[in-house]
Amino acid sequence: MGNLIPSAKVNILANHKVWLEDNAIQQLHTTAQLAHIRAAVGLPDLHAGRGYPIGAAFFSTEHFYPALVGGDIGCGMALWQTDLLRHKVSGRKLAKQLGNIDGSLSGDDLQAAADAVQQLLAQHALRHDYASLPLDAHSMTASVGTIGGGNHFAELLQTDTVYDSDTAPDPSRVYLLVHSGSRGLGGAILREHVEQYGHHGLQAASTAASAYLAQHNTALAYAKLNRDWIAKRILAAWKTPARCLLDIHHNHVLPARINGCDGYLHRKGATPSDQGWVMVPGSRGDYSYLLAPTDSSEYLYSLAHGAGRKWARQDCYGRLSGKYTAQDLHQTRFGSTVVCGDKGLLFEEAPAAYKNVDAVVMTLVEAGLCRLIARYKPMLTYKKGDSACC
DNA sequence: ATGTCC
Repeated sequence: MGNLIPSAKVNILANHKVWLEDNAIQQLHTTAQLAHIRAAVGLPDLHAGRGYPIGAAFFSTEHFYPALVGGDIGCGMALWQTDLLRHKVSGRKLAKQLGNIDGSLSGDDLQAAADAVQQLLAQHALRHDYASLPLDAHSMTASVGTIGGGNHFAELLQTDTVYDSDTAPDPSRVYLLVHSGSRGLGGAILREHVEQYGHHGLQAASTAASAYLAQHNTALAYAKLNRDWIAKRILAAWKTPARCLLDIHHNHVLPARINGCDGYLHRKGATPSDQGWVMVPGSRGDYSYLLAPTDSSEYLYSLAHGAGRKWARQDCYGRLSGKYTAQDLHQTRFGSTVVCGDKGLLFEEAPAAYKNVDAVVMTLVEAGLCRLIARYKPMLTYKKGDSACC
């Protein structure tokens, strides 16, 4: 026989309750066969992506793959506890109070964002003067505080069930969950990388690897800055103080030591289990779970990052337009309000397009990877302003 | 996913 490539260990966390698409499993195995990949994990929200699966983590040695992180470097979830009391607010009223937040920040906020971007660029240049960013400061500033498209959202939540009353956050308050990323920056970094190196990845001990990691780390910081400003502008509109409970990236590649072996841990739609509590959101018509990770060492220190798609975006309108009007989709089974001025997105992100989050989360719990802290249900989900053109 | 490909 020919050369034996040391095969990566592939571990899929699933059971009869969660449906995994064959194509996604195929993508996981194919990706696991790339050179230098030592371990691959599929979480219960695993679904097919553009060549590489989402809801997956990969560990490699001596080499890493920017393409596995994808274009939205630094995408993640931030959870804020507001001072608003749940029995005193309505999602509909707060939606009206919020108005349209699709555009750039303005006034003092825009200036503050510009200063923050300059500081980010200065730190980047100071440490990595050989790796300029493929997006200018003006564009980066313009996107700060904007949610973006796809599966990104901002959501107002109320507590539905408390599982751990000693540690769960105050159930009388309402919570703000922000899911967004590095907007145009991450995509530009990946595009430039792929133009130069294709999908072969990078030798870790190379200048190109250092340059990519410098850009990647800046994108992580920029994505967090973006989530911070999305929350700030919403909280300002609602006139409430708030504190950030967590802010965790689920798309990144980090140096890691796994089973005594130094290498790189790629997460693509996989939530770190070694950074404190995490929030796993369902669709906008389903619950979100606050979880305390326990031991995920068998699964590359990762948890599901959401419910996971069940239907491809392009199939949603065809499957749902006979059953629902756009108007129907502006509210959910919980009676929560959906702000989405983009009709295509309204259908693509319909609750029916996603798997059952209870099954996904229970699979994590039953495997011993985490315990439940509390469950939340949406009052308002903001995707795109109502005046958005479509 | 996307200062989105025409």
